[in-house]
Amino acid sequence: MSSDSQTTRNRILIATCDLLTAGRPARMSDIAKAAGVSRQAVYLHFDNRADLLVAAMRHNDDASGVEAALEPSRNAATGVARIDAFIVFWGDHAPRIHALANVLWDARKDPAARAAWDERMGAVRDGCAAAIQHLAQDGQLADPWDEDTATDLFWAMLSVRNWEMLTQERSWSQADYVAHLQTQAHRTFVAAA
Amino acid sequence: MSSDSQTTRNRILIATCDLLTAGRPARMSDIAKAAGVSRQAVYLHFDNRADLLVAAMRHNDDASGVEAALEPSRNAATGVARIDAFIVFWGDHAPRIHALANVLWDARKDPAARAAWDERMGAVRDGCAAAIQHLAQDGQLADPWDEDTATDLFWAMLSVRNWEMLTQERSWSQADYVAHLQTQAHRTFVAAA
DNA sequence: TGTCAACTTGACACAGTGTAAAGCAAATAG
DNA sequence: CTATTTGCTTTACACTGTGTCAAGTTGACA
Repeated sequence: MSSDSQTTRNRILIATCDLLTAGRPARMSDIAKAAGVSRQAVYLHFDNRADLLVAAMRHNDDASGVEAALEPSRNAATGVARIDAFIVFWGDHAPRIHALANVLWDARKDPAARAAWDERMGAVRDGCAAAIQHLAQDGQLADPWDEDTATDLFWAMLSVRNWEMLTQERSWSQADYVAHLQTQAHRTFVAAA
Repeated sequence: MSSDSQTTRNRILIATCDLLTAGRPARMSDIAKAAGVSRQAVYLHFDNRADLLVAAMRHNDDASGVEAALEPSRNAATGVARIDAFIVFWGDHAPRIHALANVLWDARKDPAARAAWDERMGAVRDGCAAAIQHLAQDGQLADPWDEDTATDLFWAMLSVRNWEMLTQERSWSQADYVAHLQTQAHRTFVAAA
């Protein structure tokens, strides 16, 4: 808890993020070595691998200033603007988290990892829900959607896997990803004027 | 090669599919037990776990008559009808393969498993491409899409993970999945009349 | 000087994959 | 009617990676 004890713990978290985002092997021993610490030291700070991955995910979020990055979406004047801003946010955020997210997903057999994943995805869905709700309040939510269904679909559009398929496997640029998903979201959800 | 040697091999493949679709543990020993065969016998027929999973995927496809199920899409008169039929096909096919697909995805570190995955997803993308191409030939592919980009996006909409999120995690019925994705595809890709 | 906390070291248990080798039983060939 | 081959079993073991345990070190602080 004290800020002193963070040094080693932080080094481990940073090493974990570094290895994963670099796509290098990240066994407990690799992480320990990268953090300049014994393998057992890792277990002094984290119960198990899943626990470490969850903590690394949070650390990564904190480090990349998610809350601040969400402001434009939260402050948007209209539902449409909010949807657009949320897609911009996601286009910027996804590349920062997808390596970590994949590993967390792979660890989903562990209940704690699964819970952390669900909580993360729940947070994304909340963002989607807020944007759709704003759109509905503007009276612009197109047929045949209700807020829940539209939220589900928007949330699925913004899945990590979806982002990966388009930007990693199909080589879409970030700008294309954002622009094209905005187009799709408009046509799908926004009632014609 | 001979049809006699298929009995044991087939029992192993069927046991693998059964365990995976039932969501039960499927270690090599579980599969062997379920097939009524020794663990080593599995290695006589398959080099390793990834090899077995790939074979199980093919076996499952063959057993569920993919080719026949694709006829309605292939024979569709218009691009729009072809898109609709392909989504119907996928809404029917995805539940049959998603358990197996997930396990194959989890085994993606193995190059053979990754190659099998890519080949599978490539086949889906070919189906998407054919539908989009038909739409373009009808002169109905909306701005701002070119055929490649629209194919990418359609393909991403029809990912296994997307299907899972909507039907498994958000409890959409198969009918809702099909209808809503058709709506989204129409609005996204089809030029207004 | 003593003790406490953080870390190291080395050993080990366990699961799961994959390999190796000897044996066995039924079908097939000479 | 033997001899061989084929398909499978049985037992044993090597290897990797996770997680545990216990004893030892080191530096800070009372």
